[in-house]
Amino acid sequence: MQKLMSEYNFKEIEANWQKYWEENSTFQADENSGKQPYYVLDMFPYPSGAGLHVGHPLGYIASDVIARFHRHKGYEVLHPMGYDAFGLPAEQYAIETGNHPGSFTDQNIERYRKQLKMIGLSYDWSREVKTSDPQYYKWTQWIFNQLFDSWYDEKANVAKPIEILISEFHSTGNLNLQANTSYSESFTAIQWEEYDNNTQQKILMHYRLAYLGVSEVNWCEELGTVLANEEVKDGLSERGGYPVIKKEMTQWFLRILAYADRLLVDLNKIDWPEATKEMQRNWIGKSQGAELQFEVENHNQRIKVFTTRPDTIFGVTFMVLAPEHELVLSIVSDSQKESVIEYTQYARNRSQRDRMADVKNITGVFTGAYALHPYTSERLPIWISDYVLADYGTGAVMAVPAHDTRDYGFAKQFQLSITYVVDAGLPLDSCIDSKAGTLFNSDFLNGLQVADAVKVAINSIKEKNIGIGKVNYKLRDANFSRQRYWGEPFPIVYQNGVPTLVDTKYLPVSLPNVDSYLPSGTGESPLARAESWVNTPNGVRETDTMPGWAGSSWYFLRYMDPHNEEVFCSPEREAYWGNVDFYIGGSEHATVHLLFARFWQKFLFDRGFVTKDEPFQKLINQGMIQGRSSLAYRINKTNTFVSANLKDNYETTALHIDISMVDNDVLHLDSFRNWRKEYKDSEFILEGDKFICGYEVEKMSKRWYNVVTPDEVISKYGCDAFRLYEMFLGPIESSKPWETKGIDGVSRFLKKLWGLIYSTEGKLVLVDEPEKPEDQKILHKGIKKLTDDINRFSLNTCVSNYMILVNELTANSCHTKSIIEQLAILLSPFAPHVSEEIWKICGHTQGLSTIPYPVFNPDFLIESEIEYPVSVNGKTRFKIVVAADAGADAVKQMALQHIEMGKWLAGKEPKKIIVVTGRIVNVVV
RNA sequence: GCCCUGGUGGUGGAAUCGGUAGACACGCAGGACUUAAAAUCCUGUUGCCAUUGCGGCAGUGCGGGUUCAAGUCCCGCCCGGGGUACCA
Repeated sequence: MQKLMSEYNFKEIEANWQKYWEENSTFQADENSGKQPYYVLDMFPYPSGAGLHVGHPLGYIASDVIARFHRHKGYEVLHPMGYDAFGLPAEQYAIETGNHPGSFTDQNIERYRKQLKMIGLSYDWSREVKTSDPQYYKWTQWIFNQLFDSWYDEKANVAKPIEILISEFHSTGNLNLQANTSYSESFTAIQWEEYDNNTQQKILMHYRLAYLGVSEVNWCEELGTVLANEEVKDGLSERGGYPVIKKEMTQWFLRILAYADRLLVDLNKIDWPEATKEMQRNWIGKSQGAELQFEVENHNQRIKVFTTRPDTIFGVTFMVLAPEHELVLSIVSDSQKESVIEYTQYARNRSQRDRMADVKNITGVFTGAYALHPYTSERLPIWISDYVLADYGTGAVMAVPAHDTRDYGFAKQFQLSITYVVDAGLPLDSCIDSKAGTLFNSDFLNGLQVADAVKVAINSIKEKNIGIGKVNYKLRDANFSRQRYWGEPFPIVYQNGVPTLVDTKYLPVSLPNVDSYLPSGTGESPLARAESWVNTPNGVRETDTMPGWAGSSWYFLRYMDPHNEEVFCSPEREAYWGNVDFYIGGSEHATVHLLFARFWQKFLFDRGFVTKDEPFQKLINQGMIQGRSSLAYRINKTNTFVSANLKDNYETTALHIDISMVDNDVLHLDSFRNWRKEYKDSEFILEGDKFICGYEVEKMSKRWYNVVTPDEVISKYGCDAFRLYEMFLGPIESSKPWETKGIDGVSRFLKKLWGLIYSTEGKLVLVDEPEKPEDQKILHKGIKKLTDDINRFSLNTCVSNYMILVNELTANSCHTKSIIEQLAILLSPFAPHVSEEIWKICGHTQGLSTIPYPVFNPDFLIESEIEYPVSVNGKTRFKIVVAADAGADAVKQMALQHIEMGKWLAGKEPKKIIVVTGRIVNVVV
């Protein structure tokens, strides 16, 4: 056996150890070990048909390093993997082929699992979850039930069971209530008792955290479905890039707005990248200001507006309503009616995309009506324009053209008057939106600074009873309905039109089989086709399904207790693991997934199901690894290709060619000729004797022939080399192109490492002898660096430091067993297979995955001499070598001698001598 | 536009608290071994000047500043990447 292993045979070593780990359940997490828990999580993948390319495992390897490191540090580590299995690609596949999306998904999962196992990741595979598994989505539905049966008490700032609300209604109505609700009317206990069941249910719906609401939604005709704001990019669907328009539909919503403030404030207590936090802050979009009312002249109506600048109230010169605003038709004058209606139609028919592409084109129409200024009673013309959004604030604004750029543009376009009220020291001939300045022209606000004026204005507004201080959010309640097949069915049955929960004990509500996966086109889900499923003795089932992010908003909790049939996660298990200590994934999930997961966690926390109110304590966003495509330049209208640096002499077209035919940008001509028929007789214009290809960095995709799979890299170099190289490439957070050629470096490193154990002749050179002090010094210098590197998550420098360590030990001809043993433990998080093998060669029969990590001992580093650089006038001139215990004065003396010899002093006294704790001497002459 | 990031050799990158800039690796050049190639090993590799010898000067996107000392801190710009967008 050992003779066979005398050569570094990674194929055998890696296969053996992967088998060993599997057979011994090495990485199964154990809640009863008595150790400190540590939870390391990857964002679970959506298993696409294309499988993994070399970019995907970057984060998985990094988290595996962290997981393995913590096992060595004595933690009980939970490191699971699973699949986000519901999703649009599988649905599209089902529509196109008629096959069930589930079996397609399972095939893909099979492939993913195989590829992941090849990388030697230390997952606890016994905890694998799949969101499309009925035993999993049973609990997704259960959480929906809890949301449906909860309301948000804003007084206590906590979600509570709906029964508490109902008993509140029975005792005092909604008069004393401070709840997050869309219900604006008040009722007493007596009135509540008098309402019939239907009415009561309708009112309750306005309080539930999962509620049915009518709303304008993003409707995508091509996909036949509604999309969340998060799924729309620039007016096009994120998937597919189809146009999206506004459409009114009854939909399920989650009342995430109730949590807006906590989601914002609690960002301060988690260790996330600043960029990600900032994205969430912007997404939540809190703004503080005031809501105030303007009377409409000759109408018994008031227009409510929201403003963040109540201080500029005396600068208001007109009003603008959104075209969809409810008052538009009731206040419009007869003469303006026609053009107003025309404009509303125009605004309605414009897709979001048109509207955005057209920001500079200012449009709007006068309604013929006037509002009255609450302080001066001045007449303010009321306009409508689509720059005012119906669903933000109140859908109406008080226009202050002097101090708001959009109002200014509008005023200029339609020649409305402009009144300046803030003096920021700038000429009064353009828009001044600075929030620093002194108020003038503003009655009781005159002379105040903006910040103070805001407060005084709000107080005055309150006193006059025309408004209140108010906070607004950009965040909207989350649309939770999709008209798709491949998602979680709602646990909802409509009894006489009243939505009712399917009792928890009847969950899961499983997906039925259907004859076609196509949406009906009228907005009804494909589930409506399963008539026998839809119609139950208790009523009619909801046919929408939940969105893709439902299952991924809580999967990290299921890993703690994945096989529990009684509860989504037992309280004991949850209490043990707490929340995720270390979470790694792509930044594309900064808003949708991470925000909704935080929301669900907080909700479950409020209701006492979990003990932490944030799901992910530390977050790292790994960068993307892009492809590096190769290009060949063909001279137009010929079959002749020209080498990259000569291409400017010709008119050429760049063609993507398969990167497997290119080595170091040099094209292998025969492979290219054999690649495709049409290139069989191609001619080449060479540079010297080579044909050089151009390149482009872009997404890895079959389309560009630039995909590199882990499979091919691992079979050629081994997975330890692959893992080391992925970590070596650069900081985890940054994106960079994949270049296979660089992997030779880590491959050589592993061979050198092997050379510490076996000579080139295959002889075991390990010796069991006392450690030499020089080797101890090298080792402990390494331990210090490596531990620091992992602790600050600088995995690329960590790999570099392994290389230095092994280089130094090799140069020192160190073959001491105890040193090599410690080296194996140090390396084990990065290159676990070869480390295990070395550990075994050192005579251990048990694996090393939980062997304590070596501890740095500074005693080994004491040096007898220290080299100091010495600067004169800030320039390093020379180095002096002194005894380690020489002291600062001796260093100074010696430095001065050298300076004298070098004539830098020229007989003068030095002006200043700086000795920094035995490090550097700088002498100013 | 606004917010967040980043800018260091031919390339990926290192420099952790303001203290020898370019660690480590790729690539390249030269050499050794070889009939030859591959593999391996050795040497050199920021630029310019000097290389018989020490070396010298410049240098971290640009322009200023603070400091004995700046890639790192401060002020003003330029450029790239990501997010967001009529949010009142």
